[in-house]
Amino acid sequence: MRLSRYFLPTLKETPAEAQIVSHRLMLRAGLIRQEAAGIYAWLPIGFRVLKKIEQIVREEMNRAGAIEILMPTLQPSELWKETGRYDAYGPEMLRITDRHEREPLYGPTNEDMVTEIFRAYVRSYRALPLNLYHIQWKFRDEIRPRFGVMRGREFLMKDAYSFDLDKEGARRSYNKMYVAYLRAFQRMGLTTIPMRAETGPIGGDLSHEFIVLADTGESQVFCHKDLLDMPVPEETVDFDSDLEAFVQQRTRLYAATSDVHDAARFESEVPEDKRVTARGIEVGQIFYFGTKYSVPMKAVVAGPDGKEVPIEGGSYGIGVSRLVGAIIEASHDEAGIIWPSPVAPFDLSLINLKKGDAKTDAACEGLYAKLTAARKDVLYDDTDDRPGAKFATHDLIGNPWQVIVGPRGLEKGTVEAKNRATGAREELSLEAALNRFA
RNA sequence: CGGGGCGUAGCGCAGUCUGGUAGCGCAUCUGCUUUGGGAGCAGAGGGUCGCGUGUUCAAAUCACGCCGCCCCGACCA
Repeated sequence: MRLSRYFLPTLKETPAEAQIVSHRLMLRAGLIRQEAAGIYAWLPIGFRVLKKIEQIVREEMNRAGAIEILMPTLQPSELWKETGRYDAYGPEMLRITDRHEREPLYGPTNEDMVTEIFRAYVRSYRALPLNLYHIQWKFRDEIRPRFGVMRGREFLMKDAYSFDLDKEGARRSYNKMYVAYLRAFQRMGLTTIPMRAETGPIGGDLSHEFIVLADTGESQVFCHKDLLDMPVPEETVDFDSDLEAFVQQRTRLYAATSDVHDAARFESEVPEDKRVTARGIEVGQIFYFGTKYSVPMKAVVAGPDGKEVPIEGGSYGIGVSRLVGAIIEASHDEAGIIWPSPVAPFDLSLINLKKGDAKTDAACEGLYAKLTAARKDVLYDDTDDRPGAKFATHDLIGNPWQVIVGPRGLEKGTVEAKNRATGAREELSLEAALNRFA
């Protein structure tokens, strides 16, 4: 992408409304524009990051055996009346009246609808286990949206729903999601710690929140230090194997958010030098909720003995749009965002320091053509800006690498590669640069 | 929803108390110079001062109503 033809509205000054660093950087780097309280338009590079996160989530869900569908944003209120949640959910749920005086709602979550889909088609235990997920915009009319996309009213969420014949099966489904979540977050460059959590309005009796540690986190968290460096299963992990031992190994260690924190237990279970007290951002939550929806909605299957039983369910959410903010909270510096490569808007910034200089232009065009041909996402800064302005812009938007091309280096036949995260610079020949990045 | 604050050019703000030609910096556009860490000079464009009603010869400024946004709290992916 040539920057001169792109749409990258960056701001030199910080908008007054942004209080936390990720919100400030998202506005300054031109990722989002607020359209109303808690409602944002995604601008080109913000949209790219959002899609990359979404794709990682999708790949890891698929790997774990979940199946993608897409349910609508608007839902008929009848479904919610069946489960009693139409009244239970309260004013957080956006209720709408259509031209026929019907009262659909903008979905804050999809348990009711997915259960309706399930019961319409599945009659036998032989179809189980089943895990259906989708990645769709949700709306929750928060009393006070804040922190940009971290706490918006409209947000993109991956939500998965598992269906099993019995508790043991539900537990296996839960464990798959537990592992898939660790993998997905790790691929985004995040260390997350699953923490025992309250089950909230969705209900159930087994739940973990996945927390990213960040100084600016919204909640106080407590955990065992060893959880910070525990390995995450490799890509080759067999999701059909018994994951219980792995999950046990992690859940045995104390980890809790302030809602459910038990100071006495924390102190008795965790040696003093292993106690971590920190701030964290919740980026995902998994629940086992049993028959909470299957009983009222009559989602039943015939078991091996021919008797109908309500399915055992769980639901599993990941805040996809929130993750954009969470990743920035966890990875930035004074100059701007530092994207982990897998979610960066571009693989690298190619910076032409002297647009109009024949040799510099030629070197840049050559690199751009070859890198693009090698299917790299390159943001080629071919604007007329001065070098200082370009450095500031590319540090701000945070692509992992900057390949800096100017007359000074080209005299010696070199270009410079700057690592955004470490600031380390290397002089490379044009050929070496190609080998490195193509 | 309770408490507090703010709406003036794309962004950041002054002007409001004490009514009288709507300003500054950044950004944008043009020209010249400049060119390895957010350049300089000269010029230009851009505003129903959030909306409405009222008071007044006259309202960004005063009064009332409404809307929007931000912060603290309770609530939440």
